[in-house]
This record gives sequence, structure tokens and C-alpha cells, in this order.
Amino acid sequence: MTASSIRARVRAEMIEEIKSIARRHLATDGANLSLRAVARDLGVVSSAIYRYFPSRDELLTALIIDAYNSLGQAVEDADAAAPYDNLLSRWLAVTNAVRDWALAKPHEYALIYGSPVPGYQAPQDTVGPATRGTFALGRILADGVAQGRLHIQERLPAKLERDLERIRREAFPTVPADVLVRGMAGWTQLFGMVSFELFGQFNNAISERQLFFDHQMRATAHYIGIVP
Amino acid sequence: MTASSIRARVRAEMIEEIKSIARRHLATDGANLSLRAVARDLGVVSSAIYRYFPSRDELLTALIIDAYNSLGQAVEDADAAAPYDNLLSRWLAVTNAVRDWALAKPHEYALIYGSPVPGYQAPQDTVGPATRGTFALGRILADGVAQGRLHIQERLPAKLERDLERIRREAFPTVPADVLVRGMAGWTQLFGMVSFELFGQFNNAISERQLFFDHQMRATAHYIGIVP
DNA sequence: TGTACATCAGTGAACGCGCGTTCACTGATGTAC
DNA sequence: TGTACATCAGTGAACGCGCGTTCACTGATGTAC
Repeated sequence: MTASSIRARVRAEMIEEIKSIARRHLATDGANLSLRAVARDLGVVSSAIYRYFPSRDELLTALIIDAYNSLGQAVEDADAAAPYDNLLSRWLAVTNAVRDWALAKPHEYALIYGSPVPGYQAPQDTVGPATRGTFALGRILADGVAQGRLHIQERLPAKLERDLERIRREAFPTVPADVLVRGMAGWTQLFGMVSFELFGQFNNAISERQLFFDHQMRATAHYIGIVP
Repeated sequence: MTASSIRARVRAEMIEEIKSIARRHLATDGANLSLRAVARDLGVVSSAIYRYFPSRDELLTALIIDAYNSLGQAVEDADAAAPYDNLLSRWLAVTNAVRDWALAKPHEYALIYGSPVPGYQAPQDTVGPATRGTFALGRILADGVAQGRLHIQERLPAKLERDLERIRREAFPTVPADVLVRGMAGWTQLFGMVSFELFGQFNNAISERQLFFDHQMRATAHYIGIVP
């Protein structure tokens, strides 16, 4: 190993450590994360951070991308571990992966699915990672269609059909718009559920949250047209 | 009108003006609202605010309560304006009221349905206003049950049934738990939809948002079992 | 009706703190010959 | 293998700013007799 590659590795480790400390700070500061506080925890002078991140916003962006990738990975793993031919199992695996991830990393979840940070504009590099989870759901739909187990149930209003045609062609070409719309309903239902649980809307109302979630996700699967 | 009541009125107007300026600042600062900035806009020295609010958090609380009440009022008005016997019309009126309100006041929406503010603990007085919207939906369900148009569709797992029994008894005594669960699914679906739209998850994906929303809310109504 | 007193709104200065970012610098680590 | 030079990580001071909250105060407005 050359000397320079050691330096590169140390540098990479440093970047990871900064992000890891910053992630911990999300819990206390939310999105208005303090660079100085991160530097303090790292045992380094505040300006040293600028060797690794050109600005606070870039650090935030890195955290956002990591969060999307971490969630995306969890979802993909869950889908891969479920029996390929059992769409319902896959749906339940994927939705539970989202919920479990969110419960384990609530502040990262808030960072990517909570209120937008005022004054922060997400750059283009977040788009790819952001769609990983969505694509996992799309594959379930596509497989269901391919297996002849997910069908068109109704004709959509023409204007809506046209609007969806674009994302359909670009992302899920085999999935009919009508099925796609039901999938999106499931997707918003899932995140509505997780956000409500995480952001406290279920407090003093629902205690059996895992049970409640499973029940709702089964019903949603049924609504989408996913059957075992 | 006595002299003291004039003073009281001036004071009330002052409180309203502070809140109104603070609401504008939500757009730029989000939940980490600056008292000093509000004071500047009001043309007053920063310590003067303390005549009206004992702390920054109390001002935030007032904004949160106002936001819940404003949304609650919009929802109640929409429900009242819809034909009482037409459950579907009422559902569509109520859900569109939520969306319209959120689009008109995105930062207030983010304040109450976005990520929790780190370090801020909502006091008990927010609970009442927070439930106004939910109760409006509950009344639609209750009316549907009373009219014999909303029925039990399946038996819930016993543990879940027991968990829901409490809120059922306390809030919507005439609505069976199963119907309640479907109503809650509709509720999370609605807020998932609005949050996704507002927080940017539909960017570059859906343009015909009103159409999409209406379609999804109709489908949700059908799922809940609400028919015209 | 007039006067003494109490209440209240708003001032201005201060406390003690935090922040992101820039910049010239030191010293260690790598590279080229 | 040894040396001159370039690269890089981290320092420390500074800039210019912001914040919430407290406190003693002034002056206007209300109240009681």
C-alpha cells in the first residue's frame, strides 16, 4: 500500500467520523446542526472541519444522502430476503423495513421525510439515493404485473393518465398507470403511518403500534391488489 | 367602554400582531424563530416582547395552537357546508380543506405536522385544538354508522380491538373498532398525501396534483366504505 | 373635578453565550530526483 | 539512500454576526378617594 493511499484511507475514515458525530447531533439540534459542536466532539478546532467539508450545508447534504442510502439498503435487503414469488410477504417485509429503520434512526428519518429545512436546497446528487426505496416498491408492482397477479381495475381520468405516463415510461414501463396510482397510494399510506407514529400523532391513542401497523399494511396490500 | 378595557383591547391587538409577524418568520426560520427578529419587525426593542410572551417557547406554543385551530376551523366549515347526508361529499370537502389549508399556510402545516422541534415539548393546551380535525372525520364515520351506511367488514385481532376500544369509547362511542381503523387509515393516507406534496416528494413526478389528490381521496373513501 | 398613587408598556444596556467562515501559520507526511 | 520540494491536516486568532433573557429605568395611562 502506497503512502498516499494510507493518507486517503485516513481521510475517508475522518469523513466517516465527522458524519457519525454529526448524525448524533441531529438528535439534539435537528437540521440546524452546529459545525462547531461537531468539531468540539471530534476534539479538533472548528476550522479543521473545512478540510473535509466545504460548508455546513455540504455536510448536511452528505448526511441526507447517507440516510437515503441507508434506508434504501434496508428496504432492498428486506425485499431480497423475502420469498420472491410472494408479493404480500415482500410488501410486508419492505414496509416493515421502512418502519424499523425509521424507529431506529428517527432523526435521520426526520431529516429526509420531515419538514424541509428553511434555506436549504437539496442538490441534484440526493435524487438518486432518494428514489432507491421507491424503486423497491416499483419492482414489487412490476413483478406482480409480470406474474399476471396485479391488474388494471379502472380507467383513470385521461389527464391524470397522461401525467403519470411520464414516470411510468421512465421508471416502471411494465406497470399500468392505474396499478401505479394504487402503488403510490400504498407508498403515501406507509409514510403517513410512519410519520404519524414517529412525530407523535399516535400518542395517547394507539399503544399496539406494531400490530396496528401490520394490520394497516395488510389492508393496504389488499387495496393495492397484492395478494400472496 | 372603560379605560381599562381599552388597554385590554390594545393589548390583545398587540398579541395578535406579534403572532402575525412571527407567523411570517416561520417561512424563513422555521421553528427556530427569532424573538429579536420579530421585535425588529414590530419596531420595538427585543425585551418588549416579554410584556406579551414569557418566553420564545410560549410564543411558539401560541402559534401551534392557532395553527391547529385554524386548520380545525377550516375543516369544520368545509364539513358544515357539504350536504349532511352525502358522506362522500363531506369526506371530499374535509380532505380538500386540509390540503387547501396546507397549501395556503405551508409553514404552519410544517409546524404542526412536520418534524418535531428539537427541545420543544408541546404543552397540554395544544391537545384540544390538535384533535379538532380528527373529530370532524370521526363525525363523518359516526353519521355513516348511524345512517346504516358504514359497516363492520372484518373482525380485528383481539389485542388490537382492545387497544382501540379505549379511544373508541372516549371519542367515538358509536363507531365500531373496525370502521375506526379504516377511518384512521384514511386519515394517515390524507396526511401522507399532503405531506408528500408539500415536502417535495412529488417534485418531478406528479404535476396534476389536484387531480391526483382527488382521485386518491375518492379511492380512499371507497376503501373506508364511504359511499355517496 | 383634582390629586396621589399604582399599574403598565416600552427602553436601553448588559450578560453570556453561540455561530459559520476566512486566513496566515506550523509541522508532519508524502513525492521526485 | 538522501535530499529538496510539494502537499496536506490541523491550529489559533479573528471577523462580524446573531441569539434569549434580565434588569433598572422612564413616562404614560389608569384608579381611588
